[in-house]
Parts: sequence; structure tokens; C-alpha cells
Amino acid sequence: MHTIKEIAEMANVSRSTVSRALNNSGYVSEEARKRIEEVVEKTGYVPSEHAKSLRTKKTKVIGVIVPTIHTETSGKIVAGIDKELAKHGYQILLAATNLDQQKELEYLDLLQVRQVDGIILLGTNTEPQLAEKLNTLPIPAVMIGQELEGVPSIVNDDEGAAMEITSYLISRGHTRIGFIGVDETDRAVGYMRKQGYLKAMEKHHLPVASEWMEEAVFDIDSGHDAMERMMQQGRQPSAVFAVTDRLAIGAKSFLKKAGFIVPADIAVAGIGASEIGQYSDPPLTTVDYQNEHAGAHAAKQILLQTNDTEQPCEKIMLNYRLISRDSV
Amino acid sequence: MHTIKEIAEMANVSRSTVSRALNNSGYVSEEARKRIEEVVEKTGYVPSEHAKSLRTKKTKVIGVIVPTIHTETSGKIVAGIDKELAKHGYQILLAATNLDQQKELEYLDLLQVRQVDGIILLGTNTEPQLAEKLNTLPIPAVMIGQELEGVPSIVNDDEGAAMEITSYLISRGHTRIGFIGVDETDRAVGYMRKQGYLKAMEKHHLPVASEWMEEAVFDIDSGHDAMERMMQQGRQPSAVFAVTDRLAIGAKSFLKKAGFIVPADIAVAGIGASEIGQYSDPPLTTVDYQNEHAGAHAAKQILLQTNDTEQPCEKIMLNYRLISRDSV
DNA sequence: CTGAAAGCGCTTACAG
DNA sequence: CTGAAAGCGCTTACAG
Repeated sequence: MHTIKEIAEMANVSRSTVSRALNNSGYVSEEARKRIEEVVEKTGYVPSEHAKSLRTKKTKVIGVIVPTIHTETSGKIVAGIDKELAKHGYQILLAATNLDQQKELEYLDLLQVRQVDGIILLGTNTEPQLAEKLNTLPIPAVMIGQELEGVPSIVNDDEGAAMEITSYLISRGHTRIGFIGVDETDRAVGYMRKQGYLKAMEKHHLPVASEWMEEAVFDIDSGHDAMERMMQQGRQPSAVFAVTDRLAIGAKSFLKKAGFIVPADIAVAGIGASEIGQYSDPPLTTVDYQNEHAGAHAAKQILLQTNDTEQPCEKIMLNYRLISRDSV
Repeated sequence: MHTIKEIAEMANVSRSTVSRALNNSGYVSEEARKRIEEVVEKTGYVPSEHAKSLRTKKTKVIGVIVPTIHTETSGKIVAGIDKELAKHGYQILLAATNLDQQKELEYLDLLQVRQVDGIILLGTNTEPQLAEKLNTLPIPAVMIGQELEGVPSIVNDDEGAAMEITSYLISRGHTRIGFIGVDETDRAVGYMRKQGYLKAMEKHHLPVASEWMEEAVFDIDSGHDAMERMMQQGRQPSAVFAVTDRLAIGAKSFLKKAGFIVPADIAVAGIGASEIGQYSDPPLTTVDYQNEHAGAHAAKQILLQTNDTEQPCEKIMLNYRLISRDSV
């Protein structure tokens, strides 16, 4: 690895001049520039980002904190972030919490230490501790998927989507509609989607039986088990809305095993527009949140903020669209 | 953000002593250490990684180059890498090529500039240019999924797996077996898996018709189209082996649309043990490569090499297992 | 148009 | 056990 000093010596100029030439800042004579370019070309010299960062306090790296990295949703969001960031020469420093909320806070520190220029967080909760930390961060942060006081965020219309999908089930003649949700500390997925379900039911004056409401965690098996519990009750629903596609897939897999036909016996719907839902049997009715867009938006936001620190704290709510397929 | 100088002043010691205390290197009296710890605690001081890196030439960051980040395979491998790395306080700097081979080379440079301690590459090809670059890299590199001269690598037994799955189809009574592959510049997926197929057919003295061999690219739609082409020929196969699950899913989706019953009319098998295959209809027979393990192995390898530069260039071939499900 | 010098925030021999 | 000093590789006023 060469250093700027070596390049300067080889080109017979000072380090200052090399720096100016490379950064296009300040005057450099044509001849000097040419000599420098030749040397750079010949040596393959690239300046050390660390030294640069130390001086300029900029790293062109954005920290991204995700709950899990091998799920489709995270994957698409990160892909969206990456594509947008790459356009501007930024890179992603990735941190996965594996759904451990404590780690969310730890990584916030860790990423700061690495002097990232900004942080994008795929939120799983809205704990006040997190909000506080995010608000006192010396660098810009953007939250995806959850709304948090004082933090710019890209959110989905979770309540609206849940209402729409529940209403869709109702419009297809269903009145006994089950619900598979998750813990409400996840405000977007746990609370808002449940609200949407409840509001739709209420609007149509339909009863909501407690034995039709199950709580699960974020995986397929958990959806399977929730469906199993629901069907063991006396009164069985004729349709079920699960707050994620993976939960819905799990529910369907239980129903299939237990001999129920989807959608003839029971209709199933989810949220997420995952491929696994698209190619499962029968294809899953769901809502598309356009996760790549969410990622791209977040990247744009963070880039805006790094360049102009006093950006207003924007909240963006993304569109969704219902995808009706054969599971309903 | 505080600096070591401020901490030193507040604790009434020199910067050297603060550094020694924080890194547990060299002697520090109990009293000094206590004072320093108190100040650090109070201020929430964390040393700048950039300054550290500039001195020590270590960053505790590993660059990971992937073809795409939103696919299940990449996701699982990266998850495996991340988990192992996190144990040792390392982080991932992510770069996605979106299947552009040129970018693979560019990112190799970019990551070096960022002074990562090592690079893990999910390989898609074995171009000599890539091998050469990897071999002259001043930092350790590990390749996953492809074998490359002189580069430590974690590979799957692609030929073995393809042979086994083809033999499995044969053992179920199939003799007319189609093949959906990808370009052979991807040596592992394109060439080795095709070899496995051909060898199994040859071993059982079965004919391989050219109209049973299709080439696709890495997505579901492409598998669909390849299957469509194959079925438009005069002689139709009774089974088809696609080199990835996604291709197999695409093939199945065409067959379904065209009115064929899987597996009664045509059996379908893939490789990858993806969830989408598991929950598709009927569930896909496939081979599990245990991608998380591959990632973890790669991380261990790279960690070994960063600490001990003269590690021998190891090649590891991972186990696979056949998962037989209803698509065959 | 150019270069000497200071400084970013650390670590590490070295002298005491 | 501790501190002064040099140095990692850059950038940026400043003086010329």
C-alpha cells in the first residue's frame, strides 16, 4: 500500500498538492496534475479511508441494523438501501440483532464508534429507551417500519392494510374471521395490524371472539401452532388473517395437515407479498408493502440528512396494494 | 464525542496511560485505572475506531461480497458469517454485485480502501482475473461456493449432490430425465452440477437427449420459461432436475399452469432446501447444503488467517443431505 | 499555483 | 508504574 507521501515524492510535488489534485479542491497546475495522475495510475494508489475519515469526519458508510438478515423482508429492504447508497458511493455496515432488543441499543453505540455517517434501523419496537437514544444520537438516523417520536421514519400503513384485507375477507362472505398476531410491543406489526382487524370487524358489526385471536412469534412454525390452537376451540372461524405471510404459511400448513381445504373450508390471508406465499399452495392472498422502495426511501432520507443536518424530521407513509390470490 | 486527550485530563493522567488502561496493555496502577474507569463511565467515552485503525492497521471489519442480498441462500450464508463474526467483535461491511462480475473486482478494491481485515466472497464464477486479484490481495480472503486456485474456499459437493439427486430420480423409476442448468462460467452451479447429472445418467446407461437440457438464469421466471421450452419438444421427460430450488419452483409453476400433475406426470427436484420449496405445492425434493454452516466456516477461516498470516490455504467441502418430498 | 505546518485521535517504543 | 514524543495517512488554512 502506498501513501500520499510516496506519491508526492514520485511526482515531485508536496503532499498538499497531491491531495488537492485528488480531491479537485483548490488550484493545481496542469503539469503537476498530469504527473500526479501518472504516478497514481502506475502505482494503483488509493487514499486510506481511515486517515481521511479522521480528518474529515465523514466515512461514507451507513450503519444498518436489522432484526434478522435471512428473511425476505429484511433482504429486500437492505437490497433497496444498498442500491440507493451505492449510487452515491456509500456502503453498508451491517448489524443483525437476531431479535434481541438489547442488541439494538448496543449496535447503536458500536456503529457510532465506527463513525458511520448515519444509521438506518429496521424497527421491531418503540421502547422509550430506544427513542431517547435515537434522539440524542450525534448522527442522523432513520427508522423503517415503526414510528418513533422525533425520529424520521418510513412506515407502512399497517392499520389501513389490515383493515383492507379484513374487509376483503368480509366482502367475500366471511363473518367468522380469526386473527393471528404478534406481541404488541412491536407497535407496527403487533398493535397497528390488530387495530386494523378490529376496526374492520367493528365497522361491519361482526363479533370478535377471543378464541379466534391467537398470538404467535415471527416464524412459520409459530403460525402453525397458533392455527392449531385456534381450531381446537369449539367455534371455528371460516377465515383467518395472519399479520405476516410466514405466519399465514404456517397456518395453512397446519390446516392442510389437519385435512382442511383452503379456501373452501377456511380462507387464509397474510401481509408481505413474500415469494413463499406466492408459490405456496394455494397461492396466498396478501398485501404488498414494496419493501425495496422502503429501503430506497430510507437511504435517500439519510443521505439528505447527512448533507444538511437541519432537515426537518420527516415521516413517510408508503402505499400498499392488495394482492388477491387463491387462498381466499 | 470525547477524545482520549480529554479523558486523560479529566483523570489526571497522560494519554498513554489511558490507552494502556483501556487496552489492558502494559502497567497501570490501580488508582490510575480506577480514576480512568470512572471518567470513562461518566462520559460514555469510546475510542475512535478510525484513529485506532490508522495506528494498528486493524479494523475488526470483514468485507463480504455477495451476488444478491435478498435471496435465501445469500441471506443464510451472511447470517452464518455474521453470527460467528459477532462472537469476536467483528462486523460486516456488505457489498452486493447484483450479479455483475465487473463489480466483484471493483468491490475488492473498494473494500481494501476501507481497510477491512479480510474479505469473504460468495463466488459466482472462476474467472482467472478474479483468481489473480484474490491471490495478490494484501489481506486474507475466503471464497464460498466456488473453488479457486490458491484461495482458501468453502465449497459444496455440487457434483456429488447432483449425482445423488439424479440417481434418486432414477431409483424411482424415471429414465427420461430433463435438466435445467445455468451458464457454465458459474463452475459450481453451472458446470459441476451438470457433470453430476451427466455422470449419474451415464452410470445407469440412460440416454441424455439434447432437448431435455435447458439453460436458464438465476430466477424463478427463467425456470418457468426453460420448462416451457422443454415441454414443447416432441419427446417429453418424466422427471426434471433443476440446479436450484428457484428454478425448480419456476418449472413447477409452468407445469401446473399447463395442466401437468407433479409428480404423477412429471417429477421435479432442485437443490438448496429453500423455504419456498418446502412450502410450495407439492413440497419440493431437494438437497440441503446447510448454508449457515458454510458462512460460519468461512468466518472462522478468515479469523484464523487474520491472526496468523501464514495459514495454509485450506479447502473445505461441506456435507449435503437429500430431502425427499412429494414433488418426486 | 505551491508547500510547510498543524492537527484529526489514537498507540507504542523509550526513557525515566 | 508513568509520560513525552513520534507517527499512522490524510486535509486544510495560511503564507508566499
